[in-house]
Amino acid sequence: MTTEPVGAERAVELARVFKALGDPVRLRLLSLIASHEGGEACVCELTGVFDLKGPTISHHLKVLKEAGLITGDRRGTWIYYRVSPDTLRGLADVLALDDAGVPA
Amino acid sequence: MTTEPVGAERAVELARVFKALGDPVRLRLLSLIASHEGGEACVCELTGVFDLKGPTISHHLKVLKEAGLITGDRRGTWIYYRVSPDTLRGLADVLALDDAGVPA
DNA sequence: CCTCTGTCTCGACATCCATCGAAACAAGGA
DNA sequence: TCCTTGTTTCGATGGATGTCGAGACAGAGG
Repeated sequence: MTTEPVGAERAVELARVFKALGDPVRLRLLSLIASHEGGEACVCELTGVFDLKGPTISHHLKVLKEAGLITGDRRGTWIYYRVSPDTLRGLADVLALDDAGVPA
Repeated sequence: MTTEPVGAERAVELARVFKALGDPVRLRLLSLIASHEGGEACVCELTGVFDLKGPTISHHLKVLKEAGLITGDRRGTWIYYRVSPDTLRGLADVLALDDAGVPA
């Protein structure tokens, strides 16, 4: 087994997503969105949870969006965010592989 | 459903581990260790894979170790690292919960 | 048109982080 | 003991990141 399970380029992509999860606020944002009724939440419902100003929340949501972890669409005045299950599942798969050692 | 699935303190712990995974080099180190014969690898076998000096590899291994993702023990001249499956599985569980939305 | 509210962008600041060279520490062998 | 090799720690430096205030943009409703 000389081949590396996680290659250099793939590691860069994965690291970008894991880095997006590497902040307590973003982790809680993702959790709040995922658990919110209907699987989506607007920014106004997320901002009040933290002792952080609007621009900071907006920044974290942008990071999550650019990592492919959430998507947002505007409906009228409000912007609703929901999680992207595929990206999350991809990460879980990688962790499972690392856990199992050498893959099939 | 007003309770937050991932609370504030737990988010801090989880973020620390995800942050450790948020670097391409550390991701590949973890992968290399996990896939190496016997489930363990010594630093000398890891250093040559990257265009990085010894201190940098040592630093990344320290970050992984402090995150609880790997353990290292010295046997004679060499130090062997192996992955901690429990920590990895814990992360996979969290991702699965976020994916599923509201947990059971 | 104006205003109000929700959200984002921009620019700044302090802090953190990845990387390295130099030096220290650990273990084995001459 | 000294030397050599493997690994870590220390200190420094350039670049990334979290946070915020001020302002801009978008949409709804007078």
